Amino acid sequence: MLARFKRLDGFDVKFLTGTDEHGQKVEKSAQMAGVDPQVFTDKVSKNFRDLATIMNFSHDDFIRTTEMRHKKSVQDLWQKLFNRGEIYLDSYSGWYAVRDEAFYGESELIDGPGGKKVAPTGAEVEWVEEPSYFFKLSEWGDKLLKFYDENPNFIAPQSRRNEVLSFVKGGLRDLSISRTTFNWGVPVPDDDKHIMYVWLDALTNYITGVGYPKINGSEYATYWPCELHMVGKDILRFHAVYWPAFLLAAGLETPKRVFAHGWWTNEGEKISKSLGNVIDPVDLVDRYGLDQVRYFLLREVPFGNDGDFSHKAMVNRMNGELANDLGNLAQRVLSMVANNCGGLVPHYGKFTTEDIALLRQAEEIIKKLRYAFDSQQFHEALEIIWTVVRAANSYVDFQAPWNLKKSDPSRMGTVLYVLSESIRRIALVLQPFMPDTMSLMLEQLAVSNDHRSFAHLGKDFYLKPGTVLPKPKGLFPRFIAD
RNA sequence: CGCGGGGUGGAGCAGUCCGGUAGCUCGUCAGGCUCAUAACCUGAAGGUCGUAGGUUCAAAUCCUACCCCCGCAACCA
Repeated sequence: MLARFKRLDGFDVKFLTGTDEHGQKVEKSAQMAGVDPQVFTDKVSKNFRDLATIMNFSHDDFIRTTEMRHKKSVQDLWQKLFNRGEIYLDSYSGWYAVRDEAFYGESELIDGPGGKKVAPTGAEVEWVEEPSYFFKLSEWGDKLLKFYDENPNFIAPQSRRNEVLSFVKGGLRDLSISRTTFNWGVPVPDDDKHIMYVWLDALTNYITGVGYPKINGSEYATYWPCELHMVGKDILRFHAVYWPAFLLAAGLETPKRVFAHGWWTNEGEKISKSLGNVIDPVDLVDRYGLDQVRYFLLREVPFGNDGDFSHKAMVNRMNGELANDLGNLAQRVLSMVANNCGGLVPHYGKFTTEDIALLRQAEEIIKKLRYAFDSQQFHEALEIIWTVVRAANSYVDFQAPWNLKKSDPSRMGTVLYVLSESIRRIALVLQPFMPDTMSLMLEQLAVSNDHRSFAHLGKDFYLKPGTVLPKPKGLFPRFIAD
């Protein structure tokens, strides 16, 4: 959606998404499913690719961390870090609970039966040691703090930034970045007993996606450093701490910004497999419609916060805002045009103050929208657009074109022109959110495909009176309870 | 005393930095309109802004204490 907005606004955009497929968890899951990890991840990854298609994402590339291009990229990065002395071999030790397959810190352990230390889960722990390569993260704490200070917008939202800062200020230890206990991962160069820690592997995808290790003459030169990483709040630390540290250590540029988005609950409850309340986006789309779902997800919640999905909230948005406010606005205006203006874009006379006010409002929102998008305030962007939708509805009633039909037909034409043109502008800026439906809306205004960027908001591209319009159809049906 | 965010009409939020008539959406109620998807428009009711103190001519906004909710808390990704 953001990628679409930027493209429409004239930017050269590369939108990369993909699947992180290595790690012990994946190996285990594959084992449990009784299949080879590659077969397993092929399937999982395909689900995500299908989902991206179903949700109508506009990604330019989909990367899988099991691809050869990525393996080469990660190994190159490793080598670079190694050559620069950022990686050393030591041994990793800690309290390991076999039952939980997890390490615990000394402070996490609790007193078990007989005064024995056990894991918080109650599992027995044992002290284990294995060889491991380490990344000298401890040396990057101050440099990271300086980096955050010099790049105050690097982490968003603010509250997340505070969390990260306090985490880094608490001091960083060297990071274990290889494992020998399983082998589903990228082998460490020149030491294939080790595979790389998943996160070093996974994070590198961003530069693999732009052609790394080829730096000159590849997309890397064009698209790196990237403008934005959009990640879940649960993985912010990896993106805001480890990743810039790796990059700085390798002498590469860091991304410009990392935004951590929130999570959804379902009807007020945390979503989990054990509760069995996982929402399948495909079901949502089937039930409510694709653009309706896309709209809801970005409208319901201040972007970045956690949000609650509920059937009631979904239907309220869909009926109240899409069907009643926007859909009905287009429908009432376009049917009046169809019925009273011979199905042509109406001719207009002199504009009144009210006409100019509405037109100007519909044109000037683009400035506010740019700001909202650049700061990832997508809900705010929709709010801004809806103020125009509401103003347009209010204008319809105030102008009462159905009365003008008899009293002043030429004035009616002007009013309907002002409305049609306003709708055109609304539809243009809504394209990123609801590409399919807005395409239909623009078709109804006979706006051709190559006249739909934000450059076409300007006066050279206003609707031309006399243009033949297709017969209007409702675009946002109300959701009727079943 | 670990760090941080938050508690505003029935619901969800804005306003708090830079004190000065408490705003928006939904819901409720009343009226209007009849072009339109029983949609739209206008207006009204409804809040002692978590609690208790303090500063000030004036506090949702500043200060102090307390209560409650949530996130983070080092290698688990």
